[in-house]
Amino acid sequence: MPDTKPDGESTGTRRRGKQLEEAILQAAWDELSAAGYANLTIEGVADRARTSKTVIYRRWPNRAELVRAAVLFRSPYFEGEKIPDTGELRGDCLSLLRQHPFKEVKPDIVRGLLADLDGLPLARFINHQGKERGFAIKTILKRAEQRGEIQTAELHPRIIALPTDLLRQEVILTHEPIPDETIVEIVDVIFLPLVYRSQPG
Amino acid sequence: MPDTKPDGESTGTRRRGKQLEEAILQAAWDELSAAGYANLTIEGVADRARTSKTVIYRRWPNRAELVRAAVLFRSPYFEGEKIPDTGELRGDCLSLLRQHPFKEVKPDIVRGLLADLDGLPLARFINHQGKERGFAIKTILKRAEQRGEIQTAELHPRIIALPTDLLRQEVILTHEPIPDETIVEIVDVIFLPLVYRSQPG
DNA sequence: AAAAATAAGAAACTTAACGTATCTTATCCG
DNA sequence: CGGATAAGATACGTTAAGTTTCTTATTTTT
Repeated sequence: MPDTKPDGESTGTRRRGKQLEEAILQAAWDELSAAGYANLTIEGVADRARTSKTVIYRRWPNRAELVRAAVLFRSPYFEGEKIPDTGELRGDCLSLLRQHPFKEVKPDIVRGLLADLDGLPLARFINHQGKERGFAIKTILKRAEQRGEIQTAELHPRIIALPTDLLRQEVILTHEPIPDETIVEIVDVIFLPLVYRSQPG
Repeated sequence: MPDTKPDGESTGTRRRGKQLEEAILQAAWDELSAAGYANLTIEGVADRARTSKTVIYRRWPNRAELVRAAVLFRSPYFEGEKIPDTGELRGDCLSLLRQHPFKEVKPDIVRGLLADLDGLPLARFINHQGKERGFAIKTILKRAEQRGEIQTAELHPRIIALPTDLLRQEVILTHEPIPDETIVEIVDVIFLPLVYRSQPG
């Protein structure tokens, strides 16, 4: 008789399907933290997940795709994020940028994926991130509109995307943690002036 | 008697020093065009330059550094660029961004270097590029000031850097050639509004 | 409950490139 | 001309990618 619990958690020694898959993704994520993107190997992940290379290659064609899957599986900023509500637009902007996602998904991972992913998967990956952040910024703007801080929250998509874009760029181009000053500049020198300038009247 | 011409071009079979070095860099550049960053190998470059691996490793510690050297050696946008002068600020901006450097230095090279270069060389590399472009933009702005189009060309460095940053980002994140529409948007939606907004009075 | 289908896991193998070490020999310089 | 320097060839040792093959556990079907 196969030793199976009602919820699908098998006690047997061989995991399968979703259960095995998640174990691998978790292992890949752990390996990323431990070794970094450059030193992550498929065999390393296999060992950590106590399975074998073959099993991984049956699911993902290469390292980049495995890492991408692992990031989407684990990364907190794809879980939806708390949108700040400090009572004023500037505070909300600063707060949002300060909880940027690259504390979890380290720069070397981003750079690695950028180099190794093919065009289409990369575009989807970036797009996903952009949309979530875009939503947060729109929400912030709408609240500012309701408070009367600004007249309209209807801005050009490129302006909406700007804070995220600039922050991402900073992460990609430097190997240093982002100084808070940079975040303040993005908000005060670039973003808010554009928001105010875009107001009617 | 060694067979040497007055200009240092030796007819002998063994090149040395600068002459050999440049042959290697040229070979690396050609290999980049032919094979792309991902498929460039040290041996491939050595073959192309009709020398051997050892010689290359004596000069550069790894692929990334070799490529970096090759790009600096060959890339036109480090040779100083013609700064456009169309008679109006907007035209100059568009023209400048349209002759962006990534037609020669292909995106895959940028992404590769981003992933493989260490922090310091990377920072220098990026910085170099940013400064050249920054200079061009400042020149354009000064001319606009002289024409009376704007009152002051003194802008926050982050605004000066913005067009370059946004264009670079576009190149890095997508695998497609940049549509002209994007360039127009960067100028009309982001940069010029900030320039005008920054005027006194 | 047995048989058939499916997928996990182990191991061996091919290939490719890295980076190094060794040695010979051409070229340069005093 | 004779010693110093660096080029070039060759051969290693290593690492990881990705594939292939085979065995065996587990699930599904009848």
